[in-house]
Amino acid sequence: MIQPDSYVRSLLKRSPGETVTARGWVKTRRDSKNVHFVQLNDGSSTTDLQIVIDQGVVPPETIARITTGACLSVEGELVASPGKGQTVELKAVTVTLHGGADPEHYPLQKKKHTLETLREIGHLRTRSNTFGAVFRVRNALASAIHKFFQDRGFLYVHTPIISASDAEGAGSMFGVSTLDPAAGAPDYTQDFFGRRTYLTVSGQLEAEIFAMAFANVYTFGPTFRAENSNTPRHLAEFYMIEPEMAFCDIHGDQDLAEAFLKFQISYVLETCRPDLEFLAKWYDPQLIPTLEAVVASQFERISYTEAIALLEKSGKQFEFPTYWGVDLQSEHERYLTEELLKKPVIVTNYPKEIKAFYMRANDDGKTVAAMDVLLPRIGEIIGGSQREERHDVLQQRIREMAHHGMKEESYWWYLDLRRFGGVEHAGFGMGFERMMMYLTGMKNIRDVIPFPRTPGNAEF
RNA sequence: UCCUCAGUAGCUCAAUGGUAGAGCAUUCGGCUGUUAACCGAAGGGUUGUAGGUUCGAGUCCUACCUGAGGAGCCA
Repeated sequence: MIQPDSYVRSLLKRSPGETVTARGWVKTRRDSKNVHFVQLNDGSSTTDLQIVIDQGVVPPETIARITTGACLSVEGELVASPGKGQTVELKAVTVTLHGGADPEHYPLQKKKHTLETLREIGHLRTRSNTFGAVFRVRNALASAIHKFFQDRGFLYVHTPIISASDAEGAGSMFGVSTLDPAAGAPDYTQDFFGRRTYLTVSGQLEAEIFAMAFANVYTFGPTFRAENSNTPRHLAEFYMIEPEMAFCDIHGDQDLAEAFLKFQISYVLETCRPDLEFLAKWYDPQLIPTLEAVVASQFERISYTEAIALLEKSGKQFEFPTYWGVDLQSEHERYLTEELLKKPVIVTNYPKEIKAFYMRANDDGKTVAAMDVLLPRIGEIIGGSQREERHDVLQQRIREMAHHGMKEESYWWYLDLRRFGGVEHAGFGMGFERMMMYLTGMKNIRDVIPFPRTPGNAEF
C-alpha cells in the first residue's frame, strides 16, 4: 500500500536527497543514449513524477516492457532535476515491473483521444489526465458537501435505495423484483417485499421523517430514473444531495442553496487548483474566472410570475411561447441565466399545477413555494420547496391528485408527520453530477461519473 | 421517444461516382538529459451492417446498428 508521504503528489514536494519508493502506472517513456525517462503517475496528481533510469540499472528486456500503461515500483533517490518541467525527479536504483501493458494492444496512447473513445474504454480511461482531474474533483466535491453540512450540524441520513412509494410524478421507475419474469403476470403480493417496489427516485419523503426528529438533515446517495433520456445532462443512475430543514421556510431554503453552491465552488477552487487549471486548458478557458465570479456574485431571485414577464418583454422569439401557467422550457431558463441576468438565478413560486403535490400552497391559491436554481450552461441544478406542513391542506391536495393514481393510504406515514408535532420545513435536491459538470467544464454528464448508466449502456 | 449530424488503419482525420491516404501510435534502425522528444523506414483496411442503383460506390438510395448534438422529462 502506498503510504501518505509516498503518493506522487507527496513525492513531488519532498526534498532532494531522500530515498523513496514510488509506485504507479507509466504515462510514457523516452529514451536517451545513457538514460531512460519514465513519467509515472498514481492518480494523486495532475503532474507525473519523472523517473530517471541510468543505462545498466535495469536489464534492456525490462526497459522494453516499461511502456505506456505498465505498472511499476521504483526505489531510488529524489534529486533536483536539471531538466525543465519539474523540480525533483527520482533517480532509480531498483525498478520492479508488476504488470506490463503490451503496446500492440494497449488502447490508451500518449496522444489526445476523444471523450467518446475514452468512454468506450471505461476500465482504462481512469488513467488518462482528464479523468484523473475529473475524479479528483469529484472526490473533493463529495468531501466539500459533507463538510458544509457537518459544519452546520446537519445529520447525514441514509434513505433507502429500494422504495415502495411510487413517488407520484417523478417519472418512470426501475422495478425491483425477485419474481421470475417468464412466469406470466406477476403477483407482487408474492414478491420479495410482498408488494411492488422500485429503485428510489428521491429520498426526500424519508428525509422529512428525519427532519421531524433531527431538525437539519441531508441525504447523499444514488438515485434512479428509468426515463429514456438521451441527453448530455441525464443519467439513469446518479447521485443526489437532499437537505431537509425543520423550522425553515422558502427564504431560508434559498439562502442555504446559495451558500451551499458557493461553498462547493470555493472548496474545489482551493483544493483542486491544478486539476481545474488542467481542465481549463483543455476544455474551457473561462472555467476558473466563471467559478470565481459565481462565488463573488449575489444570486438573482425572481418569482415565476416575474420570470414570465421578463421573457414576454424580452422581444426574443422562443420556440415555445411563454404565458403564465406553462413550465419554463430549457430555452427560457437558458435565456434568463445566460443572457439576461448572466448569473445564477433562483426562480420561486411556480403555478401549483406544474409542481409536486407536497409543495406548500401559497396564499394566492395559485402558486406553491417552490424554487429552482438555474446555472448558466447547466440549467436547473437545484429544485426544492417549502413543504406543505398543514395536514388538511396536504390531504386535500393528495385527494385532488387521485385521478393521477395517487393513493391516500400510501401516504399515511407522510400525513402522520403533519398530525404529530408538525412544523414548517423546507428542502431541496441537488444533482451531484450536474454540479460536477459545472465545476469541471465537462459538457457531457457521462464524463463526470465513474461508470455512467444510460439507456443501452451498462458495460463497466 | 422525436428531429439533425456522423461512422474510413489502434487513435485523430483526408479522399469531385473512377487505383483508399496523412499525422500520431506500433515494429525496426539512427540521434539525443528527454518533456505529447526528434530523424528515417516498414507493417497495418471486408470504408458500421445488410440490401439496392450504376460499367464502376468510401461517396448515391433504403433499412438497421452505434455514437454525438438538439427537444421532451428532469437533478
